Amino acid sequence: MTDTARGTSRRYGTRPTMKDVAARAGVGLKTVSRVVNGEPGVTPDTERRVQEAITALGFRRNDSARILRKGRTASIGLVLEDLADPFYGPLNRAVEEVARSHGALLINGSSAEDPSREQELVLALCARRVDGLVIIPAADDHRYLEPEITAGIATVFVDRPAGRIDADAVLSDNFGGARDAVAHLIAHGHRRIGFIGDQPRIHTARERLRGYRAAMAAAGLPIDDSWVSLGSTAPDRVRAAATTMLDAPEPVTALFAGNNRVTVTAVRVLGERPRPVALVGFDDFELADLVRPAITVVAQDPAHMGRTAAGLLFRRLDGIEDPPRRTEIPTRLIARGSGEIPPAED
Amino acid sequence: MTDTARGTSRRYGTRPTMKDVAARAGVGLKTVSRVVNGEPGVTPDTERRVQEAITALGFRRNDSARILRKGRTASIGLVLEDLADPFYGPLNRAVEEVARSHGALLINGSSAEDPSREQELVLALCARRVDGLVIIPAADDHRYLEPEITAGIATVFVDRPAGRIDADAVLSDNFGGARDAVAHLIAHGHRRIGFIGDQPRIHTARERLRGYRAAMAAAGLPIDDSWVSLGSTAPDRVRAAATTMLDAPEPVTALFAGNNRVTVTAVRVLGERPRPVALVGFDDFELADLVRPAITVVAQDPAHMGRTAAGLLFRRLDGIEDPPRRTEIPTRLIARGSGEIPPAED
DNA sequence: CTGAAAGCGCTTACAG
DNA sequence: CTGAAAGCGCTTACAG
Repeated sequence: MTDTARGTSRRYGTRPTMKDVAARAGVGLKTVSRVVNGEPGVTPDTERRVQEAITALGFRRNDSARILRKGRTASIGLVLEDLADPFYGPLNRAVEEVARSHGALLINGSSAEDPSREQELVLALCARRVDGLVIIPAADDHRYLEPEITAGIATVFVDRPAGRIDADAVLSDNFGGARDAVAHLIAHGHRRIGFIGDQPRIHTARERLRGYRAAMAAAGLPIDDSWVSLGSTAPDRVRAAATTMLDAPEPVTALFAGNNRVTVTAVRVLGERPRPVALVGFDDFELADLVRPAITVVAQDPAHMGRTAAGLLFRRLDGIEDPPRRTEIPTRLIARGSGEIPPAED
Repeated sequence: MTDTARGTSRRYGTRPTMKDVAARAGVGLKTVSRVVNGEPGVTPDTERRVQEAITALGFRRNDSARILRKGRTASIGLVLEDLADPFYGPLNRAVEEVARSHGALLINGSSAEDPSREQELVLALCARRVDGLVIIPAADDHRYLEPEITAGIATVFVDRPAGRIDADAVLSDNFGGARDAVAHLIAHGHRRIGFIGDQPRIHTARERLRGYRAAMAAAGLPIDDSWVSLGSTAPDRVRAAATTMLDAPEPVTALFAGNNRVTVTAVRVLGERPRPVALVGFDDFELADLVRPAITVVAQDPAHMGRTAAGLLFRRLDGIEDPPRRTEIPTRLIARGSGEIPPAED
């Protein structure tokens, strides 16, 4: 295995092919293919000669060629919003584990919450002929995918449903979770509760708002328009929204934060204020129990969502043909302290 | 665009090819190729006919075939330890951004810190003929990659160097950062400082231990063997190690945590103890400033590491041929409170 | 047990 | 401006 030995058999930048292996071993192309793929019907002696040629030449099968011929690429695409968002980490890993267990590679990309970037990325994955797609959608119109789905690319949406097409979706119980969170605050004596959520064009934001409204209505509580603020989750925007609600003549005594990024900023804002304010966040996060007070949350189960979505995708690839289904993953309220703070005296 | 209209032109599961488009448009294959790839030399009228056929048939170029012919796949592989580890999120995103800016897709996989799984994954990516690889290595022997690198697959290691081969690497200043952390504790009066780190076979763990020793030596302080504990970062192991050091007859008065997972467990353990213990952690994390006391850390810059590594990879792909280099990214000590706690009175 | 021929869907190199 | 032929590196279908 000296450099010279390698140098004689291969130029930099070119790779040996099965044809080269066949020539060196003195056999036909098909015999090499059999050995490389572990197919039966090769005598031990022939196999050994082929293996020797493979090692000597440093041959590695070119899967691009194999894929072209076989039709299936043994790869799936995962499109999410942001590879760096901790919420998607466990989901990403779960999808990868399922892919791996099916012998498939995972092509990953993020949409940055931009519908046109989502479409560009998804269509690039389709051009690569991934076998299937797991999509956390940014767009609200997925009709551009119809020809691809018709052509056989399996597609499962996660976290948010597809827009304007009928497709499999794996969602959290956003409505029920939000309702539970707000009911929890009401049970602890709050009547003026603020909701700071994500942009209203995002399905989860709308569902969580619906849950907030349902809980308030169930308790016979009115909602002042100034208690609801949907928009960007950028810290400045969230900070401004929280401050407005807390500095009003009749301030809210509790906040319901619509997702993990809102919660983190809310924790910072509340930490700077003299009077304690109750807080329940949607989404759990790693150090929620270490902050004082510890943060009460409605936890989703992103790993469960990822496993479910990828599992469904591979069942579709195995040919299951029943109509698209919507699966809902339950959420769980975890009381840790911040959600049990009583309303401040007026 | 009714179902019937689509149904007549395409069966489920088969896709139109350039040949189909050519036939329908009444032109040659090469003309379709020109239109699809935006090459010049097609009259507007011909182009229109081809575009119509493309739309009518729902044609999308099969990049598998293109890749086979062109040689380059316009994709790179990223192998990391765990897709769900928040430390790798920003690195992952940075690599994706660079890939995207070069028109390449990102194939992602995790090694689970298992050398044989790393090798299996890397070689699968090589079989796919990714143009290049960014690897956070789990293995300590990468000679298995030599034939692939010789054959032209560019490879850059991040966070940890390659083992037994000469390859590009982008690393944090682990030694200097650890030295700074421990010197900081010494400057605040500590003489008995514990170090809880990752498994000693991991390069970063060894380098950080070296920094710890250097800082102690520079201050003329002895190190008791019982103050150093390298091993798994599982919470149970870290908890046991910390408890042993803190319950010793001459307990440590400060802890230096060797990475983000160790730090998080250390925070939990210290929060349960009566007397305050100083803590500095290697790696920053999102809520480090919200815990009380806020956590002093040596921050790495994983986004910078990812950008640097991917940038170098694409320069290699552009043909830069200088010898492999090792780039070191500086760390930064961020004092927030936990590292400035004085030693407890004996 | 073994291998020659055809073909996957494109691009390349070339000719008109 | 346009297109027929060859070929990328495999697998498939078939024959011996």
